[in-house]
Amino acid sequence: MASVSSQPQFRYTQPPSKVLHLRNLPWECTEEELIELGKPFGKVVNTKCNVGANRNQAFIEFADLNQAIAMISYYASSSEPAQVRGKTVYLQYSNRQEIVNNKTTADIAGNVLLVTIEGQDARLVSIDVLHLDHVKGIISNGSLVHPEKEHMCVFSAFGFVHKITTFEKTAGFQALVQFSDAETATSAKNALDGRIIPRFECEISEPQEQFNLGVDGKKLEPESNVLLASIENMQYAVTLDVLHMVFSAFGPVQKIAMFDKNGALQALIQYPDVQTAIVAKEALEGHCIYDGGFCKLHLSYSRHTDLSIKVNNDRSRDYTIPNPAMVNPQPSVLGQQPVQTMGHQYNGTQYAPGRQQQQPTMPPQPSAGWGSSAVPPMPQHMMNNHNPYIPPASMPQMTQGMMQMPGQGGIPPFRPTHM
DNA sequence: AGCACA
Repeated sequence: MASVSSQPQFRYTQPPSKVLHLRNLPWECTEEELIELGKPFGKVVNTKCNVGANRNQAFIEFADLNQAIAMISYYASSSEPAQVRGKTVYLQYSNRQEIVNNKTTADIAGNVLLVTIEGQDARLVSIDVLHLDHVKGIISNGSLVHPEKEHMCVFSAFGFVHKITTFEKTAGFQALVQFSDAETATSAKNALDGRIIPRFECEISEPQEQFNLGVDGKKLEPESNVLLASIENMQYAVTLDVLHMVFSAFGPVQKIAMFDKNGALQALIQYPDVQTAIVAKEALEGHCIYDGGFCKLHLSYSRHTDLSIKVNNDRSRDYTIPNPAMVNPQPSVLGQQPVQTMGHQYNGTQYAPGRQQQQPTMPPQPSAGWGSSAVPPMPQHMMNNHNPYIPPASMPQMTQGMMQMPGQGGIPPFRPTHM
């Protein structure tokens, strides 16, 4: 112990740490003030304020040790002490190397909704909420008690759902739903409070759960006739019609539902059978709708087998319904615009040649864009043997390589799974 | 004015 200062608790010379301990802070000092204080010396990656019995201590963690050293060094020789709101604050290296358990972006006040669910099957509503019928009375904002990994689908429509816990009280079946921020929670609250949740909303959101589970390492993705498509690098608008066109090349598309997931576009595409979906997934996975790497498709199997499209609009459509104008005249509770404006109706058998010129949202000249790429590349044998849904008349319109085919740039030599 | 919370 050559060390002079081996007093257990406090010593004047702490070993350096990228975490600084601050004391004598003004009452209820805010994180913003801490960041302001530390910013001149480096990147403040974390803070913790209102620490200690008097709540007048705090921690600042810099990205780099040198930044913390810079701050300590500066104030060690500065004539002006560090100040917050004119109050001198004392700082030194913390005896810890990192701030633990500080608020993350997922713990901002007001980002958790307390939900009370009522309905005939309310107490049967498990977290997958596939059978969630009613959500009524999002009572208040609260704090999360027991985090669980599952995500409640209805709420995923409004943003990433970090955690959900469910429990039963005398008030009924309840849940705490944690979003990334208060804004998302508020928008969910405004949209859902007192409303009956349409099954459709549950269903379009539920794959997000599946997706998230996948990321978590829980694989399970049994084949399905419904594909979940995520579109990456969406430089150009991908419309319902575009998706319908792309996916119709492999068989009749029964239904499509588009929705946002964390700002990215996703869609569910329903085929009548699993085999068609498999073929489409194999053919399209990783490929780009537009040349140049734009609108790259990522496909997975949904757990759904039959989407319930309540509203036909520019985001969702049931192509199996002959006259969409008659579908669901009632407005959606989530503020989706009511039906109307079905410029044209497609179904799998109405694949009109030359319709690529009708593309309402033709991107600004994507190289080898839809003009030459109305139909995804597909082996002829597949067209003839497995895909009776595209009339031969549309064949001449097909151009190989409309979509970037990684590896070959042309028609992939894959053999479709036996149908 | 001297080191936290889940």
